[in-house]
Amino acid sequence: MGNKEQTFQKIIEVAYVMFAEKGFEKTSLAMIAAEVGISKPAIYYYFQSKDQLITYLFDELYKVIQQDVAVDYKELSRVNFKEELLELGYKSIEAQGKDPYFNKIFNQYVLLAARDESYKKQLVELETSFLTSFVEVLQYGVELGVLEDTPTIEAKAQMLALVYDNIGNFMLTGNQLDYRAIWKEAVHSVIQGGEDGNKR
Amino acid sequence: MGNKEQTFQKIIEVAYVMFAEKGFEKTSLAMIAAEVGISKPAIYYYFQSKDQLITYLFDELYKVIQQDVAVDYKELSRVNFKEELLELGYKSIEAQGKDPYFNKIFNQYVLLAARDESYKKQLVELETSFLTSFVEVLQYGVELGVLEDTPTIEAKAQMLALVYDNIGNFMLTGNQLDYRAIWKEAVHSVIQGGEDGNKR
DNA sequence: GTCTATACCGTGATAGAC
DNA sequence: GTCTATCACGGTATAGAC
Repeated sequence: MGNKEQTFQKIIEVAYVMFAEKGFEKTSLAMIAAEVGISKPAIYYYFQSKDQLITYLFDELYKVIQQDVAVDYKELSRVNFKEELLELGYKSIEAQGKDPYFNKIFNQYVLLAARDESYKKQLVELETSFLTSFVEVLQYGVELGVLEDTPTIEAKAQMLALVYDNIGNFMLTGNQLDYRAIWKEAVHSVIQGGEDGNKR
Repeated sequence: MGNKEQTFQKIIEVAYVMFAEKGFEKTSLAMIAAEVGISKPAIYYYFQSKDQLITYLFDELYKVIQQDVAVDYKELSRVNFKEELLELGYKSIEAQGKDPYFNKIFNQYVLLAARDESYKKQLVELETSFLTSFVEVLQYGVELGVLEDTPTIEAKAQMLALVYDNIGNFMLTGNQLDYRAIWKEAVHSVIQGGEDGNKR
């Protein structure tokens, strides 16, 4: 309703897209203001500084990611555990093509985190819950009986998570690989069971 | 010898460190000049622009990485193939702590590549030879007879490469994980052979 | 309460003197 | 080969219009 809400929202949306496309530093407040249709200092009515606008966007992303990262695994079933885990990766690979903004902007925050403690703290939190959810998935697989309960189950899960995550990074650089095959290999290596026998 | 050589070299060294520590955009030419002990416009005698200085540093990195990426694998032997492959990863993990500059600066180029075609081109080249060398390692393992020759050997190698690479990224964010265990798991999953039997 | 006009200083960049 | 002077543009602060 309020004009204020509208302007605020528009600044955020415009900033998100421009930051993703051109990067934080090459996107000036004047450009954002022009696109929104206000004057440059007007942004300072809503945000104390450019840095604060950048931080605000990160906090928004932070919330979204936290939710996205946590859920899914309870829906995995005993019968098709492996296939469903594969599907999780395939979906992510496809989503990558759909929202090119997300990874471009997220990677910039990774960079900032290398020099800014508060970003660093939040990023490590995200990574931790990201990794944790993979551990939970595999432990769930153990519960279901489709996975052996080895002492290295945590390392296995983290390896899987690193592959999952880095597929996104490589896609970002435009490298054309058979990502589905890579993901399949990773899942397969963690769950040698399935159709193969894995008795000792 | 020449003063020219000296100044040039000093600019490069100072810029490399400052770019890594503060980032490209937050490092001004004035700061570099002050640290080198010259005036700001003097830098323009050696470089046409700030961007060109950044590009020059990348070209240097590019050469170094190309060499680092290509070599090693011929030294792997039949008897200790797995252990030596493990050692390769361990060394990289340790090196990460030694040269904090490298990854910080390299990641910035990854970001630039998302918006700049020429960086993108070179980066994809580096990634490609990086991935290729992992494929070669595993194919060498097949030759040695320590690895089965499966059709998925390429995907296996790329998976291994993604893990190897992303360990570096996660270390950068300051996340404290048992990276050696993760690497061990990755290598193990690719070479189930070794002491285990893997007959079908 | 919502914004514009204006001015300040630091930045990358250029021209020209020494 | 290096500096001084100068420029346009960037983020930022404030005064004040409505």
